[in-house]
Amino acid sequence: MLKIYNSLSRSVQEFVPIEPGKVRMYVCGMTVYDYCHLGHGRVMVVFDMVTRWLKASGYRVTYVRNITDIDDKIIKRAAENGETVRLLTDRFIAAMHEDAHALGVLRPDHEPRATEFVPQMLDLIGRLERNGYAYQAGNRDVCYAVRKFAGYGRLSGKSLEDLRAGERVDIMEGKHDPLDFVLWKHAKPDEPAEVKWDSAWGVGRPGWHIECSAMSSQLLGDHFDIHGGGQDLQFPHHENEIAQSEGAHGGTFVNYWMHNGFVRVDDEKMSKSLGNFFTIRDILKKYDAEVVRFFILRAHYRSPLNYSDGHLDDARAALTRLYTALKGCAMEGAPAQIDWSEAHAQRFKAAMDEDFATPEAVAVLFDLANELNRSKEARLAAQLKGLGGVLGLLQRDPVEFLQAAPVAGSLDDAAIDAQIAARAAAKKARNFAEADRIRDDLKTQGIVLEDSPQGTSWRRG
RNA sequence: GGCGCGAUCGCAUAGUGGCCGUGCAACGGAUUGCAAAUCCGUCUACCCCAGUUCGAUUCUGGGUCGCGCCUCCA
Repeated sequence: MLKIYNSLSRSVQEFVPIEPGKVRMYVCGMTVYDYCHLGHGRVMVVFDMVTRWLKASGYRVTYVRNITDIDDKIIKRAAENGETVRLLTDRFIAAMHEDAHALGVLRPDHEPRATEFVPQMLDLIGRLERNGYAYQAGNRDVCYAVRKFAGYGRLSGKSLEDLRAGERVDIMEGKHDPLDFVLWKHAKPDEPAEVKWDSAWGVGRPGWHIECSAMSSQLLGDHFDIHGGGQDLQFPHHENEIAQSEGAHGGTFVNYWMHNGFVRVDDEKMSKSLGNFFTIRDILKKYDAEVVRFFILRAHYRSPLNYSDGHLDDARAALTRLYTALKGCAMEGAPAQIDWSEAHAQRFKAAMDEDFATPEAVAVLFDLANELNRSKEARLAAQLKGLGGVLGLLQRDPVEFLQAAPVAGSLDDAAIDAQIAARAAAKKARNFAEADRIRDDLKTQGIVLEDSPQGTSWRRG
């Protein structure tokens, strides 16, 4: 029985899907004007893990992760670059897909682009206006009247009074209430034609929040199971989505809200605005993508995740242990079939069912590795690989992982094999001094040799 | 200022009212020509102060420190 921490109730709840056997999930994805940083990577990996677990649990999942391809920063960046918005966003969408793929993230079922759903957004704004939630301000922007929506603040645990007290926003003239947010922005004269759409309220473009309400209802319906995203979206973005969707459609919008914790650098949130971010592609120049995925999954999705080279090194050592256990185990090619009645699998399942407790699930993997190292039983190897696969890990050939070059330009395989052969000859001649010299020499180049009765193998360490 | 989250062995990350956590590092042993890998063992942690309890790291209250949201942000 799966349980999920629901941000809405601030508690762990039993998961009951709207439609038996099916799950509809929407996750807020990227605004595409730059490369993904590790924080974006975490969202993608976390909800990929969630999707995989839901599927492993027998649910048919429809997973939507949107792409925001129209917004102030995109327009600004495109203008700076002297390129069109379309060119810029296409480029970074492609880059995002590369990063996601590297991290073992499966493609969502739908990746709607905001610009392709403007009619649906306008329809939604029309409904809101008819229902008395939307009004056109003096500057022609269409705004949402937050005070009209009774449940406003429920998700973020804020009252309008609290928000008012901490008011830090410049009050836009014409808003009925400073907290009202924009549904439709009127076009500015200097903006390019590609960011302008006709509407009943004049030429303009959508506000940020409306796209998620429009696209989710279009692709998943007015009421669906899970809505996810980074913690920073809880307010105001998700709060506003609720106000829009429920204001327009009447019923409940989403049953379970999931928010993943931040990636931090030196105990500070990694973010664009702080400028302390590391892009996924930069990290991948130094670390194997699977190590990065493992690093993310080793922490609970709601906990903060501190990023540093040291922690990645640690994750790499840990993952190496898992792959080392798998090394030399006959897997018979075919994808491992998990025996869910086996003790480790049961523990794994119990952990994952408890709000996706991947740290505990990973601990089970290590226990499995320990037993596998002792017994060398093929069925344990199959369990390890199978359960790892549920997390999107351990699917590579162990030797390939252990020998994967983290950086281009390091010693090539042929050179290593030659050295090993030379060392074998020295050993045969009982010239251990020479054998040790070769081994030490390789060690300084990051190559670790391991002797066994079957001969010498190597890995990068 | 308002609201919320967190403080666990050297580091990291889970978890629990009484006994098991996991990885890395360290130490001892086995193994090895010596190593590495592996196995066995050791190192017995829970911010501070009260309270509840037979018993609290785990529950309650207070404090200290850190972080997040309240503005774009995953």
